[in-house]
Amino acid sequence: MRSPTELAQVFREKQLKLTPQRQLLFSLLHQNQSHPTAESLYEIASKQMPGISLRTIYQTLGELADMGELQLVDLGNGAMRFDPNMGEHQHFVCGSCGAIHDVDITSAPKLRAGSADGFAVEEIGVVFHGRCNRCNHKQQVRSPGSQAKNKASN
Amino acid sequence: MRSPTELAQVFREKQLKLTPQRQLLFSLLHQNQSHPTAESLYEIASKQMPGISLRTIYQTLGELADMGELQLVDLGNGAMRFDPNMGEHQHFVCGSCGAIHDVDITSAPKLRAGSADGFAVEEIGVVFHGRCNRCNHKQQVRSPGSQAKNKASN
DNA sequence: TTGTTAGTTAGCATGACTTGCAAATTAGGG
DNA sequence: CCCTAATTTGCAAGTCATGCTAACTAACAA
Repeated sequence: MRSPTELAQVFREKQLKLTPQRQLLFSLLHQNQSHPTAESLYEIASKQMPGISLRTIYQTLGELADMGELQLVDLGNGAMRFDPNMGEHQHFVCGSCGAIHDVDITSAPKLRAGSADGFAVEEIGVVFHGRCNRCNHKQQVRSPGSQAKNKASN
Repeated sequence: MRSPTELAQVFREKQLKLTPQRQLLFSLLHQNQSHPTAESLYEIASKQMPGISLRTIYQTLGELADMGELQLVDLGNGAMRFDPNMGEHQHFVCGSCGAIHDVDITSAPKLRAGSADGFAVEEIGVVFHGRCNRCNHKQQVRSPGSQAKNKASN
């Protein structure tokens, strides 16, 4: 995501207010490589701004994600992760300490081979997102953005 | 996962009881390609066995997963999916209808290229699981299987 | 500096998904 | 048919995230 200063500019242009809560989060997130959860950001933010609400953390993070300033990453560990790195990259999750590291996809072959970069890869999960055959051929009939969280029909 | 008959055998050997609930789930899961959620299995099972508990669905599914008879797949759609296909494969998620399809990893290049197989891939998520540099060099000090769901420390 | 007001925040309620627990049942061997 | 340990149930509780609204305030104008 962009720097706090640039974000401030963007927010002003969109007539969004530059509250201290937002500014704090901008700085906590900028170049943050730890893939924090909302909860962990809340703890850190609370030290600098006691009383800040967890609700505000979620709120602001959601806005930034909608604006394309950060990615929401669900690594299947319970809580959503927030990643200010918008470049194309993948993730490595340590099963021992839980740490998450960014991975340049071009280094995947090395990872798979053994433990280059110091990572010992045990499993690789790949999820493709897109449109299936049927939906692809169907005209857009319903209102756009409707479905997409259905249950498997079995 | 194995056939209901084979599973029955396995359960007997382990002195696990062959309850009607379990037998029903065995048959509902065997060769099931829909990647059902616990909830959707519950609905289907309820028709054939009114009164069956959702708790039992979770219970049994968890046991089968522990026994290596099926995979728990978290595709970041809220609920966990259960997949009896234990072969190495990946998943395609349709963003329109929510359908999930198995994908042979060897066909990935085709998917990426365009829409072979009828799938139009828009995004590919890759998650590597393993051990990071630090954890890899550390001796196993604590009791095994302790950590691994921590928060990013930031 | 003060007034105005639309955008924000804080808190609590609610919802989705899953697991813990204890009492009531039951499969399966004797 | 009896027994007992394994199971199933139903409900409470926990985690993560979002809805809702009253109170608050940044931003702008006078």
